[in-house]
Amino acid sequence: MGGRTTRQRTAVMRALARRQDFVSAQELHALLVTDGIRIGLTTVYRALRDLEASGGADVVRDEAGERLYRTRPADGHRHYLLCRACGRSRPVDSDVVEEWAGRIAADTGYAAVEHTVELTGICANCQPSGDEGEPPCHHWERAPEAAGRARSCAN
Amino acid sequence: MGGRTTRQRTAVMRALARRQDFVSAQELHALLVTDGIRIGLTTVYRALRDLEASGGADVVRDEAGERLYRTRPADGHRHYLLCRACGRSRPVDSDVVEEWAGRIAADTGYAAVEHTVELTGICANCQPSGDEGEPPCHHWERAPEAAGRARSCAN
DNA sequence: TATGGATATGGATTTCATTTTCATTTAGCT
DNA sequence: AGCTAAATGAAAATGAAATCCATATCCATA
Repeated sequence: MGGRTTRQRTAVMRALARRQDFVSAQELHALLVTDGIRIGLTTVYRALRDLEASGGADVVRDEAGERLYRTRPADGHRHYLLCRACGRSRPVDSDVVEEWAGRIAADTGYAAVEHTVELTGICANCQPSGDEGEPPCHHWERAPEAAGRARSCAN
Repeated sequence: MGGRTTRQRTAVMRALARRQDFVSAQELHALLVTDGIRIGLTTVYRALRDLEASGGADVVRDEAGERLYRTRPADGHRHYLLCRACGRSRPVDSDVVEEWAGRIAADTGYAAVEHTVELTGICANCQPSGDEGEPPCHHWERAPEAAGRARSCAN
């Protein structure tokens, strides 16, 4: 099932493993190229898609719908809390949701129920001191341009 | 907060309300045009985006990342179980998840935590009786490429 | 009922992530 | 070495969504 072991695929896997947070295909490609590795964007897309398909990586989508990849830890954590400002993630305990999803499946008669849970917020580092009152229910449109670009926290 | 009441926005809201399932902006636009309503695709996008922002509609994403909209019932349900075969949805009880998400927010120190929960499965109607074949029920053709299994949350 | 400024519309254009195409290269054999 | 299916990658295609901007429309006020 796993494809061939090529220079490029190895590079993608290594780069993804090295990084402990979610990355987009484009960012990963940029990283690789910056590191002097000759690889095409297409290949990065394909490698990540295949990694996802074979269970080697988790995927979430950011607010813009862009796919973000992360190597799946051996012990199978599955849900993450992403900071909308700096993009960093942390795994969260998700037993409750897993159970809930299982019960839904049983109750509804739906087969092959799958769930996707995406949590976002503003991490402690990125919280402004006290200038912007944030509405309680969803009202964040798309993050300011800075959030989309920089994947590293300024603080 | 709410925009003006225009012919087009009214049409979008009516069309969305009439339909009991999730629709994409493009499908909704096609529906409206077919119904003889003169409205631009841009306006449909905007109306739906604004509806979402004001809490008037729920949004999920299909496998392709496309946004699907549905009017939010008055009692504020937020989570749905979508059939991957026919695209029909049913709301599910989500108190457990809401609570869980709230606790995550408190525990992690993240501010403005938001959650997206997407459940998909094969509904009773679409379940093959004895063999593994293409599901029998197709109201509209969605997910032609959904054959690629292995989602982010394989359970 | 007019007026005017704020807001909405929509066709065209642009953006941009992702996919497809296809000629070329390469891994993994015998 | 030689073979071949698989992988590569540059360019082009795709398609959803955003943006532009000239025009149309709403609606409070006179």
